[in-house]
Amino acid sequence: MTELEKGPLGRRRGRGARERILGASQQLFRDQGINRTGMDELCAVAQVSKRTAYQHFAGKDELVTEYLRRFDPDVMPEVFDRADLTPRERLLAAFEMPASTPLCPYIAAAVELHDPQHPASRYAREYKTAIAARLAEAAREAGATDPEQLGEQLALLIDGAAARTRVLDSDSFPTAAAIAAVLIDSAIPASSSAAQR
Amino acid sequence: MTELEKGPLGRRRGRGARERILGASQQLFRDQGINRTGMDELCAVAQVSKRTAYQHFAGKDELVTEYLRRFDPDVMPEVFDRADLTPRERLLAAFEMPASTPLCPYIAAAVELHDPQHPASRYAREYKTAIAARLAEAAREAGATDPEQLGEQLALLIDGAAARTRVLDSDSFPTAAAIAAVLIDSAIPASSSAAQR
DNA sequence: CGTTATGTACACCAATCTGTGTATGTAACG
DNA sequence: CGTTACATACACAGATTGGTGTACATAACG
Repeated sequence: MTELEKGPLGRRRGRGARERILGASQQLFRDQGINRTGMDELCAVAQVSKRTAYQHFAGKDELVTEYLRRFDPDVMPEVFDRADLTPRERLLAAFEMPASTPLCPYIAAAVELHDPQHPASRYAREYKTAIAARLAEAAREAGATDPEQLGEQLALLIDGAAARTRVLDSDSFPTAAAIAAVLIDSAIPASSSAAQR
Repeated sequence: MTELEKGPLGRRRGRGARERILGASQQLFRDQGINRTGMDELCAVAQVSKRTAYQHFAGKDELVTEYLRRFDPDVMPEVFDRADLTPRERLLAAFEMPASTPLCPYIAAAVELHDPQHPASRYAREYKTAIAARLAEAAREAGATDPEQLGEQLALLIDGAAARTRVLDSDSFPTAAAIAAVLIDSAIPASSSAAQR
């Protein structure tokens, strides 16, 4: 027990099975859903024996949990780390989804797991909170009078667009972006929003 | 073949098995999800033999389809048929959900079925379109300059609140209502909105 | 080198799921 | 009454699922 049997294991041991399993999870859970993806199929795609998979993860639940935890570290960096944009533009950039995004994996997981007590659901809540916080942060930079509220509102718009896109099978993010523009303009005093003119 | 083996069958034949099956579907699909509800359990709750269930529905898919079709006829009548409210108040009333609403069944179904080609997904789209249309109608009565756009926007807010409520396990409809108020006020010329003062 | 962690191949189990076959009731209607 | 459509009880098929047991291979490290 050298206490390094898990975690990031910075290339020390192993031949990458764990990473391949998580990679296959991302692909299959996203494309087919969690419940419709069996461990057999997952192992085949990961090119890993089933026995190995169960040596890395105690069960499918734990794999799902780790799959969702992976999204945490980088909360939409492609949106928030763009220094070339004004805060206001950054807020709006969150609504320019590359259309490859099928549905926020946490919404899908919450529906499929159907258990608010599931550890994966905890990560989902944490992630949603993190998104709202980053939006609030940008809102503060943009000079919003109530950044927390604006952040929460924009986060709701993103989720709404994601859900609606999935159900209607057509992109709803432009609609969400239009709403966002209205919200942002009505939440930022005129003097601040003048910075981008 | 008297062509009345299906459909509403207005109390003519049968002893209500079909209705009990659909009733149990509503309860179980809502509480547990579609995939987590087996036909055995469903039949037990409906107090119907499994054989009977399969005489009324060719398969689970057809049952799911019919389950979703049932929501169509009355599109949120408790919101839109209230003559005591002004159009603007009616629009906002759509965001006062009784909290018992777990998640729009169509969002859940879209995630669980995971197949845009599924006939049930078609009903989902129709329902969403119907909701947006009714909101647009109320928006027109309220004097909005672009009722269709406002209807679509409000529909997106409802879906966002529903999805977010599910993931965060806490009511997001107040946030959505706040956004709706901003949108409505900015989409209706001042002269019209004065009607409610 | 040898040890140990890591991974493999493959059969297998128990549970569960959708769906059927068969033989038998029973309520409703003419 | 008798006919017929509706419904039942119950066993069972066939497939898939999550998960194990066992014996064996191999890469990494001291």
